[in-house]
Amino acid sequence: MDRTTARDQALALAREQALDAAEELFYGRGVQSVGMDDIRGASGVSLKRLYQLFPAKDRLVEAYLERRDLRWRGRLAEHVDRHEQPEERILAVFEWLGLWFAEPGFRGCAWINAYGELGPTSPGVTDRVTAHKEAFRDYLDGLVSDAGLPSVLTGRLFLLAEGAMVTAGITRSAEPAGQAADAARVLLAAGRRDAAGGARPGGQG
Amino acid sequence: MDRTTARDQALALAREQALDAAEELFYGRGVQSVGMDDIRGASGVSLKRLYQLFPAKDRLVEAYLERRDLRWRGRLAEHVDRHEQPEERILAVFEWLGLWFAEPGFRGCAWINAYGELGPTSPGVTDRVTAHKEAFRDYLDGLVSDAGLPSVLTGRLFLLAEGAMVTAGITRSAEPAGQAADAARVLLAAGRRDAAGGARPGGQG
DNA sequence: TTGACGTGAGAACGGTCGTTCTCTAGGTTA
DNA sequence: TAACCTAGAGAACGACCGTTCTCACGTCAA
Repeated sequence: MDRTTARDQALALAREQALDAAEELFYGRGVQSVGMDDIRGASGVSLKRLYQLFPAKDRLVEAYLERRDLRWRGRLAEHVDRHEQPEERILAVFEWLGLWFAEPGFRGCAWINAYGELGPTSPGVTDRVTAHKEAFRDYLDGLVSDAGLPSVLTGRLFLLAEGAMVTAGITRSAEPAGQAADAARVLLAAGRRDAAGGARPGGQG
Repeated sequence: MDRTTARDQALALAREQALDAAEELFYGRGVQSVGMDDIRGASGVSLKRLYQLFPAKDRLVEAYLERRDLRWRGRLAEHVDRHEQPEERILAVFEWLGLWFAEPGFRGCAWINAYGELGPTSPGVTDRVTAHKEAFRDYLDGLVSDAGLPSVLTGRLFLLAEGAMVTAGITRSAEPAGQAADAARVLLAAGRRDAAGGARPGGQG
């Protein structure tokens, strides 16, 4: 049991190293322009082990998207959780987008990029992209309903966030986050008025 | 002169046929998964002529993006021009997005997809993408300023439109256009209040 | 010590694809 | 009719890359 545990740990370590390299290379240069040999060179994990861990490149790509999804949403939630006021928590999403956009090496949304690159040919990738976007939208929806705001706001805020990600990626600028935050404030104010004025919050969006 | 004209016309026709095939295939299946031989098969233009018209695949891709840009913006402007009221013209943009999203074969924004697929490796593609997005934003900006609204609205509406395109592409649904239109109405109303309340329209955004 | 096993380095294989080349046919002019 | 230009069909070339195979080495059990 002790021995197999050591071996398992070695495999788990190699897996993390492979995914670290995959994330950096796939995100930075696109999936198709990165070869398995590049992954090997960057990770130090031999080709043999690589194929032992991920039977084909597709699997590595999917694992990359899945691990990044967990990390991305974790970092977002961590930032949002620094705020207590429900509406501030919504705005914190856009604040965090701004921080993310300003990071060195930012190249847009990994899932939007992956969808553009592989969507037409890879159902596995498409599934991960839709799952990620759905999870992000659900998270936003929770923030909106926690704030007692009408859930019709969720879709609007989601579009602002998506637009900001795309635009920040293409223009290599963090500015869209601020514009989206401004727009979000306006939409929140209007939603607040609606909620007070008659429509019941939490209704169908 | 008569003979060279006939030849030129044949070349121009082949060029259009090649671009027709390229547009359908590149947009529908992505650029990298479409070979030059696929273009030949779909267009009926021989490989020899193809390379005579476009010295490399890159050039064909760039020409595809350029021609599509002209057509896309032309169709948008055509729809907007059916409206006279300045604010209706702005909303007509989102209305048209909804029509576009609902077209059979819609697969999202060709430029966002191309950026995701080729952005990291092809400066030529990146240039066309940024040029297209800039042109679209400029067009929106003109509509906003024609309506006497503060130009800070342009960026916000632009983000809504981009978010709608991405989301419609990924979810294969036209719904985001309606959500974006709703949000745009709220933002327009707020902008109108700002313009009336003190801020000078056409100011820096 | 020995033998089976797992591993890493890297060669090798097979398929794809961008690009060029060959070969043949047709059409035009002297 | 002969020379010449052009074009099309498709073979061929060369590079790339995902995947597998070879081979030599080190490790561990008996």
